[in-house]
Amino acid sequence: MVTIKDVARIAGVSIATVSRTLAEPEKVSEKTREKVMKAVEQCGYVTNTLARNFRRRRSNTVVVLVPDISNLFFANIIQGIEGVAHQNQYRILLGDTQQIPERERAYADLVSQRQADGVICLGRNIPFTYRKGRKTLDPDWPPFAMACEYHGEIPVPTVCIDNIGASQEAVQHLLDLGHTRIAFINGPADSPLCDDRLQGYRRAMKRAKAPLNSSWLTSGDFTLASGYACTQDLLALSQRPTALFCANDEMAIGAMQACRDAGLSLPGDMSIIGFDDIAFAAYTHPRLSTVHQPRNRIGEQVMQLMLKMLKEGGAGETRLVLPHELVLRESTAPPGLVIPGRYG
Amino acid sequence: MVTIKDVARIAGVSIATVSRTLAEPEKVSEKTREKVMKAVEQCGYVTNTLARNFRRRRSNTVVVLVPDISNLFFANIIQGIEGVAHQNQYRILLGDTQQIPERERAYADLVSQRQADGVICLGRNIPFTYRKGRKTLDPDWPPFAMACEYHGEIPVPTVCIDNIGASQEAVQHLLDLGHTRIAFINGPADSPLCDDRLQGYRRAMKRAKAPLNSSWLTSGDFTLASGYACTQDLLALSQRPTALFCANDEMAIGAMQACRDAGLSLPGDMSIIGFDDIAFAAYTHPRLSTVHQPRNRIGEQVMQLMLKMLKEGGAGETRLVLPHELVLRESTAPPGLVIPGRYG
DNA sequence: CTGTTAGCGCGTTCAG
DNA sequence: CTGAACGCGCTAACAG
Repeated sequence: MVTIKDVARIAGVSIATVSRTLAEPEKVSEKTREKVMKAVEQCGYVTNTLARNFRRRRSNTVVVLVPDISNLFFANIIQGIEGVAHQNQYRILLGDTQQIPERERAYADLVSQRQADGVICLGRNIPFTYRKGRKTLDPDWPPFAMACEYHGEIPVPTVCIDNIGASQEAVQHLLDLGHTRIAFINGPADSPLCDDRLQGYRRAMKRAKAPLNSSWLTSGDFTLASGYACTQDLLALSQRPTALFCANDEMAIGAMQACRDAGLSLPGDMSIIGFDDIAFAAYTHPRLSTVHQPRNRIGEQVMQLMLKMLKEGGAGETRLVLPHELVLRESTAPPGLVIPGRYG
Repeated sequence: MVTIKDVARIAGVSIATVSRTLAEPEKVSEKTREKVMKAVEQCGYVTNTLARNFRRRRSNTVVVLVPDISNLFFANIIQGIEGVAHQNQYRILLGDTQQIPERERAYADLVSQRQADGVICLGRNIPFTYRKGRKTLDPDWPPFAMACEYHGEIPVPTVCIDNIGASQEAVQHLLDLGHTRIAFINGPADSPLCDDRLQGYRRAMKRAKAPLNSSWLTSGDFTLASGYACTQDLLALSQRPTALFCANDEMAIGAMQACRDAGLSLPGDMSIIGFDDIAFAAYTHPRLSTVHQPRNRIGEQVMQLMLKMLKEGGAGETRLVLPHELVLRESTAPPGLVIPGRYG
């Protein structure tokens, strides 16, 4: 292996000069710079970043904890994170946690082991221990930020959208179309984000004086299959809903399939609205109305937040709320509407 | 920061003993082991893996180059890779290259910088320089493996499926149903994998003595939108095909939408078959027939391959071909078939 | 502007 | 079985 010493020898300078030339070329005379660069090329020297990181006591790496990378929603967020990271000479260590605490911990521990400088968490579990009831950020934690999800008690720096508002708008849209029997397929109950979406649903329903029927509240796990299963349950109800709000697009697409399999026509017999606006939403039949989230920007912003924390040391207390947008396509219509010859 | 020195001081032993206790506990007397472990807990010592890696001259990290992480197909492969990596104390550095050579190089360079020990490439571009016409693996390359894609000339260790065979089977299925006017929406032309799929298509058509019409050969970029656009072109042809084979499911789903928008009924007016069997394929309308690839296993196997190369040093020459499977759902039917009242 | 020196935290000899 | 000592490759002080 060719090291900085070899370069120094060949160029006839000290290793410190080589180091400087590479890190801060402007602080070196043009003549020596040329000598050094020539020597570098001649022997094919490449900086041993591992050694540099060790010396500088940081890794220029950020761990990203993803609950499930096969969920499309996260992919775009990761893309945003990765883009900003790359621009700033940071690397992304990917942790697909599958919500398994052992894995969450294992990845978070990489920071104490100096393999990473900070942790970005896309799921809802905080991978560090904290005293129940604690209301402030633990100063012992490494730079830490969340995206999409947030923590109920601790002011973790977070980038997200206004889930209550977005959810309320989605339901309001169904109400505006004339629906009152509106069911909600939410995500896992232990998620603050889902709490908020539920709250938005409740607000809209209450404000419209629409009936709140507890059997219309179901929850899946954000997968296609769970959307399908929940919808089957809803369709078996004697008081069948006429509209369906799903906490993500996957479940909405699962719901569409369940409706079709039950012989319902869409959107005539059932209006469905999703959440996220993944690419597939514009390619369903009928095209899925949904709430758009700026996924790339969420990722970019949370990485920017992380960079700021890394640079300035210590945790910020930002809570960045990015704008969402109701995207109306074809899957929502007034109740009982029949579009002749259009949708099966 | 608490280092191994602190532990040694507290336990009243030398740092060498602490190091040994942590790495090879069986080589230390039980008494000292207890002393050391107690000291470790007492002061909350965590091994500085960065320092260890530096010393051991390896990072226990593998770079994974992904052309586009927002393509669902890759997500499952990454999951497979990550699972095996995690089990073996390896980390995954994620490189979303977007096929940009600069990024591919930047990530591959992490190996020469000792930030990573090997590179797994899911795309088709090799991120190292090689002499055109070279037929052997360059001994200067770091441990390197590909999944899904492969290289035409150089025997890079690869895990994939039999794309020629799989493609041929898919087309054969359409032929068996009675189709002869079968169009093909392929992926990018410069991809060996797509070459193979085209070859499979050609073989099946030739064997069946079906007409090969060059205007039925189109290529997209694996996105929903490109599937849609290609299909629009195909539908505008005077010699319109009755069946469509798409090189991935996304394009097939785009194709379905284009057909519906053109007023065709599915599968009556157009049979469509995809490739990959992503989760959404079972939730389209009609459900998409496709070729299943064992994505998780591909990822697992390629990581196993990488581990083997890392352990034994030097590159293997394995080419692992995993089994695929034709999955027949609802999107393929005999030409002109009308299923009354079923599909819009 | 450049060179000398002193480590970063750990693993690994080699004596004892 | 244990400890002293060295050095991995690099950067950061400081002195010149």
